[in-house]
Amino acid sequence: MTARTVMARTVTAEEDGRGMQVARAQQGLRELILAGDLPPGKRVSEPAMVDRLGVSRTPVRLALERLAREGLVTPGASGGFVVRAFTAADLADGIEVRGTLEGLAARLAAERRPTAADLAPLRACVADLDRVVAPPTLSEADFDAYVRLNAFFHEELVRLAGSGVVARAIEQASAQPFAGPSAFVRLHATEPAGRDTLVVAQEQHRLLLDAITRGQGARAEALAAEHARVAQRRLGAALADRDRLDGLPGGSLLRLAAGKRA
Amino acid sequence: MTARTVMARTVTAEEDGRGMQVARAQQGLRELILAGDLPPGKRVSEPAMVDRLGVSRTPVRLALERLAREGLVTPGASGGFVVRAFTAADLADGIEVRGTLEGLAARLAAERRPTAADLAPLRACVADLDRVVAPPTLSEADFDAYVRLNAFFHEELVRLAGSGVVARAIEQASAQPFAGPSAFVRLHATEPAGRDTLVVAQEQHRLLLDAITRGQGARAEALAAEHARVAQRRLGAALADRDRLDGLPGGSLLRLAAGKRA
DNA sequence: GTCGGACAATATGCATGCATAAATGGGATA
DNA sequence: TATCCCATTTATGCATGCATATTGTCCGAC
Repeated sequence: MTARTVMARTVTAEEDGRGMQVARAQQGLRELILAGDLPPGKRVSEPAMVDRLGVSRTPVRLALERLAREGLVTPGASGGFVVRAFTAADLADGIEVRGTLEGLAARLAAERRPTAADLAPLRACVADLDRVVAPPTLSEADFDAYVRLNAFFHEELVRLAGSGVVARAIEQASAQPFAGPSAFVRLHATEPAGRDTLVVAQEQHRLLLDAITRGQGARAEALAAEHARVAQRRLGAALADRDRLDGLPGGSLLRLAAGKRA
Repeated sequence: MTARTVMARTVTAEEDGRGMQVARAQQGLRELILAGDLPPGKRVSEPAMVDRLGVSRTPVRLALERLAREGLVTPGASGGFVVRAFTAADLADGIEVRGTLEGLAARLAAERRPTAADLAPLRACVADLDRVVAPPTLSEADFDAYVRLNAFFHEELVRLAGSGVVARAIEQASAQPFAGPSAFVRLHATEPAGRDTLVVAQEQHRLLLDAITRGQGARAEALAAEHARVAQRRLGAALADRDRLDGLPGGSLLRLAAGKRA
């Protein structure tokens, strides 16, 4: 344990903070789980994590509690936590939940009748996205740029809704594995039709901005919900060939036995 | 601390379980906060809670983490947790989020085309509710029965959606203070027009069941969302006279400064 | 009288000890 | 060889010690 302590102290010395050990444990556990190092269904042994992560059991416990909130682990029947397995339906539902809540956010944003100044960042973001998807073929860097701008678009959408409560709910929903706005996007970077998916999604961004600008709440809501369903399509495509999915972090968490809903 | 230990041991002897101390701390903290004993904005001192609740700091810490997920407390800027204050807009948004997600659940339930057997519990629940609201005047016991059946209705709705992910999301949303399906119902027990509110809500239950039975997804979704807005109306009425609200558990958490949205 | 600073008291985050419960493995028996 | 039971090992949940950060307070100076 001296070694552990020394290691912890070393890292702490590099960058100490108030909740640093918990953050380290949380991030480390996340990586271990998504990398498939801890297979789904397996109990997460705290002492083992202490050895692996170099932090004591207390932060490990807290991190597990937070990962349970994220959905990566669930409380085991007889104490402790087990790595959660996801069915295709779970993933689809997670996306649907996010889409539904983003629809709410879009409606609220439209109903608030934001000013031009309020909309400026979103407008700029859409313009940037237009430029990114414009070229006939896209590079890896272009996909990275898209992911970044796409994330910003969704953050702005939430901000325009002007509700901390809604923001929290969407944050929760997006934290679910594979439910985030940019999940699976990278998967199509190498695909020939990958660009088309982005073009369609970007058109939806444009329409969504238009609806919010005009105060069309119902239209904005429907557009946002439908926009999330491009992720549904990406999910379906990803499930079509398991090989590619396995390469993705977290791919091993999938249990494909159960049928998919959408 | 001997006294504390003895107390804890005593209670543990009464009913020991795996996470008993955490549950006790969580429940105790919830009560203290909702009773206004810990005013909003105040840091929740762990040692003080140790003395009050008779459990050590570890379960208190865990309970605070879970209450943070529930939204009753938020992480403080410099460690620890502070009791959260709610604006009227926060409450309205919480209800709207729940209504939106219940709309999703209702749509999924309708789209699954449940069998008559699947719908039997919900049908029976609606019939029971019909009987409860039938009398021209309602007693306290009638309101209690309504609350119980209403909770069951919403549970059944979630069950019929057939999605654990959606169920989790709705559970989260309903756990937000005052956002649950039965929030504010009791407040109107003494009001002359209290029964009418229940009659309207029950009519919505009936229509919702009808829509799900017929597989009308969009109608079910709209009805569920609108159904949650009766809670919005109750909230508005409750805010109208602060006096009654203060008597309610959690009333002291309200900060009425900010304007309400809906 | 008010502002500032230092000191004291207190809280937090992390690590760890300890008792009990659960899991694992081995051995014996059918 | 398969199965069941028991012992050992391990993990969990709770309590508590400790170092550091933070807060509150009191006193002095301006």
